Amino acid sequence: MATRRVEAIPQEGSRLSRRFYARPSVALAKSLVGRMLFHDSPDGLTGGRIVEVEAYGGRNDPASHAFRRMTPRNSVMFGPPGNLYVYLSYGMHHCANVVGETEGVAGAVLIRALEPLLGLDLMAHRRGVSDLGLLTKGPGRLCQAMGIRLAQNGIDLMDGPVWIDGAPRLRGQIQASARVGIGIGQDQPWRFFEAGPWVSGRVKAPR
DNA sequence: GACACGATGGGCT
DNA sequence: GCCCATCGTGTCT
Repeated sequence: MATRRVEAIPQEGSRLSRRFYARPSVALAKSLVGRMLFHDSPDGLTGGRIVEVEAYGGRNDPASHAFRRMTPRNSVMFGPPGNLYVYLSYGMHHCANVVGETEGVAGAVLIRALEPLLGLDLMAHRRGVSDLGLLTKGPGRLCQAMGIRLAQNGIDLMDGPVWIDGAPRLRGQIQASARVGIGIGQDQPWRFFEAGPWVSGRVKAPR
C-alpha cells in the first residue's frame, strides 16, 4: 500500500509518567489529544496520534462501566492510573481505555480515533483494508489496527509494549461534544477531539 | 443456569 | 439511515 511522509515520530525514552495519568479523567482526556500511542507487538510496531477521546468517570457517571461497583471486568478502572483497560464490545470489537484518577477511584479515557502514522502496512493487514481513513477511525477499528486485545487488559503503559509519548502535537484546537454511542449521560460534553479527517462519528453539540 | 444488553462497525437501502 | 452479527458480562431467578 502507499506510504505516507510523516514527521519525526517520538520513540522510546519519552513515556508519560504515572503521575501524569493520576488526575481526573476529564482533565486526562483533554491532555491525551495530540499525543502518540504506540504498540510494539511481536508482529511489529504500530503507532498513531490520538485525535479523539472520551472521559468516563465512576460513581458520578451513569454511562461508565464503573458506575455501580467494581466487577471482574471493570476492576482495572479502579486500579492504578496509567494502566490500559480493554474490554470487548458487541462480542467482536475491542475498546482501549487509559486509566486515570487514583488507585481505588474509577476513571478512564476511551481512545476513539488515531491519525495512523507508524506501521501502516501492518495496520492495513490487521484490518483487512487499505483505505487509510478506515484504519483507526473508531474505538473498535483502532484496537484491531494496533493489535490491542483482551490480552492487553491491565497492562502498564509506563513499562509495557503499549505506551503513550510525552509530547502533544496539535494541529488545531481541541473541541468538546457529548459522548458517542451511549444512551445515558449525554448531558456531559466529555468527548474531546481535534477536528479533521481522522475523527470518528459525527460532531454533536452538548445538549 | 437463563437472559438481556451493549462506550461498534459493516453492509445494504 | 436502518439492520444486525456475536459473545462477554452483569443481573436476576
